[in-house]
Amino acid sequence: MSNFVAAAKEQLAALITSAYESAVAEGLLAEGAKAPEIEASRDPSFGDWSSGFALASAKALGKSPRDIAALLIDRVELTGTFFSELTMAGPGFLNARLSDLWFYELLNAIEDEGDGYGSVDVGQGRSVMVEFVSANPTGPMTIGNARGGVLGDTLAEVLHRAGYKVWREFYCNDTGNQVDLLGRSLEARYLQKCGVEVPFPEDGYHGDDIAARADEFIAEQGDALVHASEEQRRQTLIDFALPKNIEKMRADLARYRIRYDRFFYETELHKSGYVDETLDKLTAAGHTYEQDGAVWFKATAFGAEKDDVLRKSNGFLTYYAVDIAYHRDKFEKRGFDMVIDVLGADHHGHTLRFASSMAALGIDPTRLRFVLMQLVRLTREGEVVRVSKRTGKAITLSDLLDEIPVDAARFFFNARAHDSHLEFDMDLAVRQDSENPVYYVQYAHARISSLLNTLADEGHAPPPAAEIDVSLLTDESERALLRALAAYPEEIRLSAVNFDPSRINRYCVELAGHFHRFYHAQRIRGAESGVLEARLKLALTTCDVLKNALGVLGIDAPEKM
RNA sequence: GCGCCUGUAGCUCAGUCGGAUAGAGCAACUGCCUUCUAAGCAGUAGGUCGAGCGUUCGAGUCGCCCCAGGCGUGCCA
Repeated sequence: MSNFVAAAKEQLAALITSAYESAVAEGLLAEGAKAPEIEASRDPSFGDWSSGFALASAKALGKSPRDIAALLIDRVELTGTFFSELTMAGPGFLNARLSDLWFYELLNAIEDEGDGYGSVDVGQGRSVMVEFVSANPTGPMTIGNARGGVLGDTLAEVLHRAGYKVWREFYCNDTGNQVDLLGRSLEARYLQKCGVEVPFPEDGYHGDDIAARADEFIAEQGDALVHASEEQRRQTLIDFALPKNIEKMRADLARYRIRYDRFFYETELHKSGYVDETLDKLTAAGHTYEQDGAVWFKATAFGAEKDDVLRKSNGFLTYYAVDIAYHRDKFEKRGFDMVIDVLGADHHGHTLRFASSMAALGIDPTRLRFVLMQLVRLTREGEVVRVSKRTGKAITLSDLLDEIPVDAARFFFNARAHDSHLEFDMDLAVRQDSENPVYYVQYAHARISSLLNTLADEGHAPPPAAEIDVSLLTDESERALLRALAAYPEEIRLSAVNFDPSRINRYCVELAGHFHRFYHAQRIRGAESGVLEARLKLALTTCDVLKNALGVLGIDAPEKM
């Protein structure tokens, strides 16, 4: 588990610190400087890594930044380190250039770690549940679910690579208000199709899928339900449609390469009595009260703006009450160290109240984390398309996957950080040309694969890293590619700690770009002995890391295009 | 009204902890395949980082205040 970016940073910081301490011991600088900060150089002509240490500490040390930098450079010994050069530039920046030793050890480490390259250990084996999509089984999934699906799935994968034990869960609301509404909508369509004139529920689901389910039922079981009791009719229709809807969701998600460790059904919580038990616990702890015939949770006692209803005056539980029990189950029963809920931004009002309810149950609310996903704006022919599940005008995940390849869809929906709005241009997505950057990345992989095959046919196999002379890889395109390869573990780490797997998309594009530039700048085939092997190894290593990173995204790495 | 998110090139978006000349893709324009895949590469052009004030050696980044857009603010989920 190596992180050469971090290793280089730490070493450079240590070199500067020790030079600073020498200067202090010699009485040339005052004490009290802050630890040096190291960052990647913006421009390769400055070197690979730089530090603004001299600028940041100039005030405390009472000397000019350039004087400080000069003193430090005099006291740094670079022999045997990851750096070949340390210079001063501009107002007093310290610029360091990476040495062949660093590049050599990097290639060896990537080879040694194989598929495990990129893994880091921020999770330290702690368990985390990622709950995502959790769409209501009242109809097909939408474009919004398409984004949430990829976000949750790739976030889970990133956390896995970052050293967490990961569990993917889908919470299925298979009972309650929405299901009741589904029953009334189905009933109305059913009766209408059987020739009974009834009004459609005003707030019902207008989608074609409802009518289709009614048709299916009639085809299988006829119109006998017309004469059944209202309650029996609705329940029969729900029992008919709900499993089909759930199975459809599961199949669509699988087609989208998303598989869950568990579908958790809301009814399980009710059957086991866990919801009632949880409410009793809250009440026993004095966190509830009754008013207007309803039972309320004192969320304001935990910093919320207002209290929330747990049990409505009609006796039914709110979704909130059930969700509290569900989250208690995640922590208390199943013992997850951390739980991440991937939610649409339209649910952001819930975050505080969930945190307060966990606190009320004696569960550390910081163990519950939310990833709020800004909504998808769908455009078609330059116009914003309004989508609504209720009115049935949504474009479904199923429709989407009929039109565009899974690889492109997964890349597209993971292209933006979760807190950015994502614009989804239907006309663009349908086009399968190079405008989608996923092809740029896949092309790099295919190109390398082809190259390796061609050279293998000519008897050139990439040698072990230990035999490579990295001092032959001197071109800027080669150095840049090596640095990009080294950046991978740090990208995984940052994606994990920021809950932002879209970084990996951008990393893939960047790595592919570095390869394409190297490919044009340097020829492998026909290069002299030593150089050929070094470049071939560089190509193979790039191929492996690209495949690795695409694997995080759940995207294929094709050998031919 | 209050809360959360967003505002950077014609379009879609990056920009790490405040750092050097603000980047990428697409679109536009100009070049590059008798030689490892041209779904590629090189180059040109394109910017009041929404506006203003402040903090400091230094602000796209931090603070305040406006403006604009999205979402929320249910005994719906």
